[in-house]
Amino acid sequence: MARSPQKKTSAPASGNAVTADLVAVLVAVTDGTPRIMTIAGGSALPSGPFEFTHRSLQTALRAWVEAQTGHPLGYVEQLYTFADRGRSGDARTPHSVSISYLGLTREDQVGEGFEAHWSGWYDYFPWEDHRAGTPVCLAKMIAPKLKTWAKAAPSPTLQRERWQRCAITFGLDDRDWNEELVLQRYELLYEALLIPEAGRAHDREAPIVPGKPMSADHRRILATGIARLRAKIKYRPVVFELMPAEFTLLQLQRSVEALAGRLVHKQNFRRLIEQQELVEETGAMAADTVGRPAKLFRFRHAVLAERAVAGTKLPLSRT
Amino acid sequence: MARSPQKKTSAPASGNAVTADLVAVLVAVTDGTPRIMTIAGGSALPSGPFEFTHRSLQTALRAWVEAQTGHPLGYVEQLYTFADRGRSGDARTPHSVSISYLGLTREDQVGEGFEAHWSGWYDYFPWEDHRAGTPVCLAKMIAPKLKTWAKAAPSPTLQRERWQRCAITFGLDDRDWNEELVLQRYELLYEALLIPEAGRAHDREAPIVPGKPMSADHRRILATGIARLRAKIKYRPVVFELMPAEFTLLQLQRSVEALAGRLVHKQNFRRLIEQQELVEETGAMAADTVGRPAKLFRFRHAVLAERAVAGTKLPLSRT
DNA sequence: CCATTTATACTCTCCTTGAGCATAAGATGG
DNA sequence: CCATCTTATGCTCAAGGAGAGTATAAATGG
Repeated sequence: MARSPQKKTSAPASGNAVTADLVAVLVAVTDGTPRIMTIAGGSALPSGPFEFTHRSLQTALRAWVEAQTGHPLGYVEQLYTFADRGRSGDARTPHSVSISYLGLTREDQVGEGFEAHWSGWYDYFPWEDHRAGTPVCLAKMIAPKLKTWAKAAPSPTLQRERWQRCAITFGLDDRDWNEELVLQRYELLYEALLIPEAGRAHDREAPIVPGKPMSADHRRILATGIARLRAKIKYRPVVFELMPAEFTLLQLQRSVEALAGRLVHKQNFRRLIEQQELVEETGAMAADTVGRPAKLFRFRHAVLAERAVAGTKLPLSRT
Repeated sequence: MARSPQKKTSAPASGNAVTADLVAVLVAVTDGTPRIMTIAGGSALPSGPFEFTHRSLQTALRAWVEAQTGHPLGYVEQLYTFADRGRSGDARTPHSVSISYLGLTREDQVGEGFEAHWSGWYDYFPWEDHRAGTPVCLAKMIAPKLKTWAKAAPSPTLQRERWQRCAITFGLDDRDWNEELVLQRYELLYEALLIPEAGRAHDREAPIVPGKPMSADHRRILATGIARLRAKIKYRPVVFELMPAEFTLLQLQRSVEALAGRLVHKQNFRRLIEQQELVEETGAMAADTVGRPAKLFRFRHAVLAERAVAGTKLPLSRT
């Protein structure tokens, strides 16, 4: 429009019309397992057409989810907008724009009588759970297949570059595992044709990596959501949206570990939580537990008003 | 769709059709001033209809920007998707979805003969530039007006809450300034009816805060872009997309300061850059400068392949 | 009572970060 | 040539945070 700014305000060309869909990654954590709401037997994320009767996308999603699940949605955040050339694959069918959202709830909050299914998110990404150490499928299946793929590059330079990417994103060759790279890992496997969604007709028999597939690009959207959430829990108190009103510090820790897919140091975790004053004691103790009873805590909702989060990495000057 | 998953794959309802627009926040830094590409005399961001001839939104935006500006775009990132009930204000006109992007370039890279205008982004957000200390307009105009607005709340509790929000987002009452809260500040001013875009008919004479307005929600989109960029420069080496091929460390520092809107500690900045091995010496020295000549550096593009960035705030356990 | 399990309090070291001092190497004006 | 100004660059130091481990407390089931 730099050439012809006047076009900007012209009526939208009707040939440009598309349909808008909402796709939701609704997350809950139950029994130390992060789960997502799914439909179609776990092969798709809940999605539906966007109704323009709402003021904003955010409110539209909220209303829609609440109608579907019978319960209010806690935290909501937009993830990404994808454009598809028509799901049918035909390049001439109506195009669609999928606007994806991340939402946090609790499983028990979803009303009865709804067809909500909750699937563990590690069913779709088995290689993402490092709580019990590096998953076997990573070392035994994924790494070798990635190596094969890297070696298949046309030149030695490209082979090295491919393997470097693999090693970095999957923490191979003694590199650290980075739990935030969920999307990069998915896309690498996609590129290497190791997952069914990437399947081309001529490659049906290509080596396939474990993990349940999803229709369309839903698993990519899920990967985006997991990555976003794993990043977010580090600087915003969003875990509490997934917790019951009262909880022990260990329960809180288990939820964080479930999301992050790795273990945290218990004492340091408690120190972190306490010095940030995120919780307050309820006065009660946890019942029916093994071992010494733990104090119950609740989230200090006031922190949301008190603080603006953030965190600097720039060497700022005071003067 | 939890109730009726089969609907998911049904043909999109034609009554649901919308138009899709791209809106771009194109940033360059020249002479220590962050600038954005604008049209319509600086009152709007470049925008245009999305052409579905591209594989993805990302490539569509790239192609479109390059056609408009005559030069390839460096870094591109999706910002946010807004739904409008028709720009005309009539609730029955065709709805549109605006997908906004952040793009980084250099001003000199934009070809001649194009109608690109570059406007300093602090023209739109004067209160965001804290490089020379707290801007006068913040203390003299904005803070008092926000105080008035806070006091206008119906109850004492609400008054306190309002003022707390103001104080946190604008760093008032001796709080620290948080340069990342660009969007929150804009939205607060919007809510307080202190900026023209929020203007309601009955309130035309309301106190207005300095800063150039934009049409539609473009200033909000710009605020989103600035906020995203200010956050991003702290953990990804994106500043270099805005730098010439060779630069001195002070030039690099000035660019960061321009974006962040605040000064950094020179020695510590250099320490940070060097220990991260982001740059390498070219061997040459800067010419025609005042003071001791500085070494010229170039960005080590290899870091993009070597590292996966990120940064943990969780007390991870090694076992 | 003992082993087991979890809770909770401290300690200790290393690294990072914020801040400042000191010196080097150019230009400029007298 | 010298004093002075300006920027570049090297180095030190103290405070706080992060990673890791030790020690003790309080429950349970034999």
